[in-house]
Amino acid sequence: LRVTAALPIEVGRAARTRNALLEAGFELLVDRPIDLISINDLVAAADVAKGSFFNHFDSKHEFAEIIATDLRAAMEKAIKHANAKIADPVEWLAQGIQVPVESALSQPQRARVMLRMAARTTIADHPLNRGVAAMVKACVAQGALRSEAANSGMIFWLGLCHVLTRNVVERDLSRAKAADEVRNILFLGLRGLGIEEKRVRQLAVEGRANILKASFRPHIVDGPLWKS
Amino acid sequence: LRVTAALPIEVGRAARTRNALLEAGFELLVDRPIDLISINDLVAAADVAKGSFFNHFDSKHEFAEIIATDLRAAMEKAIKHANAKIADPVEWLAQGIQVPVESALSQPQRARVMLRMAARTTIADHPLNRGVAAMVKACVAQGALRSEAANSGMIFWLGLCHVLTRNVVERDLSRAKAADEVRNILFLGLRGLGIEEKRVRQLAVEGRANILKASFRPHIVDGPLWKS
DNA sequence: TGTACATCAGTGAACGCGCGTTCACTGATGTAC
DNA sequence: TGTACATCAGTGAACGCGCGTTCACTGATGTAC
Repeated sequence: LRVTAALPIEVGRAARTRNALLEAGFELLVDRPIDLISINDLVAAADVAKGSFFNHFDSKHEFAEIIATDLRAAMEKAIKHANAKIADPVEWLAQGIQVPVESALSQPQRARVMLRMAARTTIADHPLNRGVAAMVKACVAQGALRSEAANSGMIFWLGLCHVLTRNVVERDLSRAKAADEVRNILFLGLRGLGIEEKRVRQLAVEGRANILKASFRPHIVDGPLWKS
Repeated sequence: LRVTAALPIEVGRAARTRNALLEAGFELLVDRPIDLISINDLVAAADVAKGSFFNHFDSKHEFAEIIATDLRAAMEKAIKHANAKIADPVEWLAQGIQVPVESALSQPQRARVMLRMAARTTIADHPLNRGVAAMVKACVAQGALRSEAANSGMIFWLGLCHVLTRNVVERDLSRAKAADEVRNILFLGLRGLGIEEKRVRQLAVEGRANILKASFRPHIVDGPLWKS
């Protein structure tokens, strides 16, 4: 009986080792920063030989960057997936807050690692931020927002997404409390952007209801977490 | 000629060594995280013997925590100082955004280190956050804000302060661009909180003008950076 | 103020440990025919 | 499909370096009288 027989045939030995290292790295990053994780720790957690690490990665920081990039890509994919069914760009903004919050509630480890890795988060051409910028631009294009949002709407919304997700993760909020926060922040944020009161109330209440629903899982998207 | 003669007599030998280490630590933290700074690096930068570090600090992380705490205390003092002259709590909120932005413009090193150390930033009883909570509470008490702000106004405003300061530091914004961002974020944020349009316009324009003014230095508060 | 002594704090050599990195070897996987 | 061979990737011992920490010694500072 070979150990490898238990795993899908199409995943080769090299990919299995690589994935084991990335998964181990991810799990260790939940609790401490990459600089406090040694390669000894990594290979022990992945149950591979020390030398194998250097067969796959040039350095520990390149390794951590791959984990961060893959997690961000998964989040980006989830937001795109959620927004694909929606026509109104203002609703995209509301989803853009709900998806990471839902992810923080049901995949708290991923959220923890992402927040730990969230360096240089206000740069416009960061992939996740580009998504927010596109949402805001679409809203501006259809005249839904007040003029100040054209220039600063992206960092405004980004700041709100970020602080809300952080709040859920760091204070370990219950689903009910997180849902209330989503409603409030959607209300304050969308009103700030200049959306009319009635529409804002509707979106805020919907947002709260979504987070409360156990069936709301926009962040679950098929495919492996670790890309080749 | 003794080296010590060049320094104020009232600062003893022990305090001088301690301050040199803290100052060196601060300067190294501008460029990299504490885990990538060795005690060899610290004592070399401070120009003291290796053993001296352990005469003053139990560990590197206690040392870094002292630096972070002292920087936060200086920022807190600056905000309190700026708000002492102001009666209207809504203006406190506006100042609460302007002080860190002005600090980021004229003391970018401090801002960099503070952002690097900004762990667990949404916890309510973190000293700086308590200040924001108090400002929001005062606004709510006088009925200036919409109801959603009573529960979530603190993290809403905190998120905006944080993202704006981060934006200025990471993108190295010019004073003019930073002033525009302050105006826009004040506008979007205060409107979101429910302040009436006319008042918001006034505060946003004032905020921009303050940042543009070279004489606006609310963050400069007397006293040594490193407490005993 | 001056002297004698105690305590405090600076010094840098020495220590052993854990780190990242290398590499010769081995067995698994892929390829040619 | 089976065989022979080449290449790929896993292994873990070995390496030397830099790290945090200790400590005996020294000189500065503080205290008593």
